[in-house]
Amino acid sequence: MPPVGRGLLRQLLEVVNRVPRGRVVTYGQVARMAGRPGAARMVGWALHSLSDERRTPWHRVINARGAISPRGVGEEEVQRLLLEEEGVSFDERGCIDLERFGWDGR
DNA sequence: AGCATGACTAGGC
DNA sequence: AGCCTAGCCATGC
Repeated sequence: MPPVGRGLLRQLLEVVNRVPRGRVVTYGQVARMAGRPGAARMVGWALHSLSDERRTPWHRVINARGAISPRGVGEEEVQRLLLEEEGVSFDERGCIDLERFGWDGR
């Protein structure tokens, strides 16, 4: 498993920390906004290494399809719940409308 | 330096 | 419309 370097980790979290309530961003977006286009896969690991970080809204990061990326069993449901609490809605297939809830950095 | 590893993606079929 | 494949980046061995 590729541990994320400290510097990169900081840059990525800086972006994620800016995502407002009720909005979501994709992994690729975060990478781009952090000045590391293409490093989408690293974003997931950055968040993975958080574990107990409460300051970072890790749940507002989803994949390009607008869905929650599968990982440990049960974790997805937690993320979905947190998002729904903020007013983000899912369609019948479990996807979020990025046109409505996507955050473009402004 | 080469290879494996992933909460990813875009492009083909 | 799904599933598969091949690129993708950063880090460790």
